[in-house]
Amino acid sequence: MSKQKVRVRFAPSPTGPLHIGGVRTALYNYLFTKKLGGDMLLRIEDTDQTRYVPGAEDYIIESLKWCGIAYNEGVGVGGPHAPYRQSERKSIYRQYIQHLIENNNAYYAFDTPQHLDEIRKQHESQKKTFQYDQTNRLQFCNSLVITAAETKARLESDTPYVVRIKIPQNEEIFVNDLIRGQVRVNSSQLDDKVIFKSDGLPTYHLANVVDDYLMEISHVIRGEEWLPSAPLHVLLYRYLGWEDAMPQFAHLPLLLKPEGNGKLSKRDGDRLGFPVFPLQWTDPNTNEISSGYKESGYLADAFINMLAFLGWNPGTEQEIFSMEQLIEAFSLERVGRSGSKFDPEKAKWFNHKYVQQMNNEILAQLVTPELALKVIHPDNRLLLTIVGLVKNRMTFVHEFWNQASFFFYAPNNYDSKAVKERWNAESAYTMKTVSTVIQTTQPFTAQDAKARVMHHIAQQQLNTGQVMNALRLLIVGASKGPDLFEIIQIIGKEETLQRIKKGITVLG
RNA sequence: GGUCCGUUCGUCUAGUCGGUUAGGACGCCAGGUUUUCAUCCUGGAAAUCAGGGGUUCGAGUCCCCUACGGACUGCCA
Repeated sequence: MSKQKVRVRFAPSPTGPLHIGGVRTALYNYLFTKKLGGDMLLRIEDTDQTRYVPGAEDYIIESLKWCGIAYNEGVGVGGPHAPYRQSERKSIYRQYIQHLIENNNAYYAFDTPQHLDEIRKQHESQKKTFQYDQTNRLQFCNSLVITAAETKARLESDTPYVVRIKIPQNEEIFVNDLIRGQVRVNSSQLDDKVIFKSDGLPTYHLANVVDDYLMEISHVIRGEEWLPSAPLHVLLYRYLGWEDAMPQFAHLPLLLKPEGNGKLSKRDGDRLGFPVFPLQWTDPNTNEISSGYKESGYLADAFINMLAFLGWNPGTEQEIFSMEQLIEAFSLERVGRSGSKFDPEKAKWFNHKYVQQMNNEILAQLVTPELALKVIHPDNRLLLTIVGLVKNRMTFVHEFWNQASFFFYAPNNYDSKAVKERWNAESAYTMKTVSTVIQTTQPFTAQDAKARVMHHIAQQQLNTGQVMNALRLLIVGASKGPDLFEIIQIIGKEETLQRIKKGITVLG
């Protein structure tokens, strides 16, 4: 191992929002490099102008920011290897293409897309797959076939062309993958991939290799979908004379759909019943909205924690990890090799855990905007108390109102199931007597009220459960909520008496 | 079809050098705690380690084959 500084990159293509698989790739890159004290850069791979989606780049940046994945170089922050947008690096790639051609490792090809399409269709109809490769490259229109003069003439007359890599015959190519070990492929299986398009931009393969080299990337950590083209990349490093500086590869297992099979994709949107994007996304063409984890109520830390465990584990039984702890514990050796199906239930559990461990001050702050919308501006100490009382019933912050509305408003209706189970013929009378007891409670605290009511129950030989359940029904409107006397203390004596009175009237 | 990658409870996974009652978590079920709901606690069901062959005294762990799944197979990334 060289002493080269660890440098990784996250290199998405701005063709839409980043889905959770992409976020996980970014996360693993981040954890890996931070653990080793390295850098991480964000490079935007926008060499396909036809698939460019406005807003996607900003979305990617915003998502990483929300997740706390702080890259220290690249689009948005700049750095010594700028520009970091491949479309802005157009002029850089030319010389490398030239180098490949001059060394007979690449060639000009003038075949029209239409022609190739036709051939592809023909093969398809015969249930074969067409591949432009060493077996047939001499049957096409390229600089290996036509004369140098003819090639020159075509280039000078602006005839559209692409550049293809000239894959060697029968060579064993080895890819050393940090997760999968050594992968061996015979070059005869590979096709002469287009590395430079007729629009003047390189394709992913070339741009990726050139930029990774120029940006001094030490480790390429990317999705498994790139494994099949990794041998091609190895070849490019070799032909460009960069084999010694070739980064180490790690191909991450894919994130699969929870139902059935197949890899999770952007297209899945909300179809699966859970968000596949970190942030909400509005399609600029259709205006279709896809939900995001953030907007669905997930805490960034919980989201990250959950994502980290999809394909990686620390080898201990600890499951709750802060970003700092993840960095400390992370290693590529502990990343699994098989794809994982995403489990929305487990995601909820993580969020629940994070809500539970969140301190009341922060939770109170998070809940304040929603209350403000309802024109409720509780005293801070009071809100802190309420938050503390209902916290363990919440998986999401937005569930607060559902769990705590009765602290602010008397119930408008009574849960029918609760009425059926908790209210009977004697309830009205019993509640009247309880009301009297509460009326005379002084001072009015949870403890005093409880003592008085319990004393009353004992004295009258009433059933504690029945009394308490009926009383809760009148105060809360349902069979839920924290300690009833805590609620009573918070809403106060007058409000308590009114709710009892109203409840008796309504329920009879 | 071809190439490559993968396969331990329903799901996420532990299992790194072959000897475990195959462990944990989510979810599920039951019991306990509580005046309710939730939390929490305890317990339970749940993997013949994809299947079949080897190697070995002994294999989830090593080897081979098969099956199944996935990715890739574009002038997309």
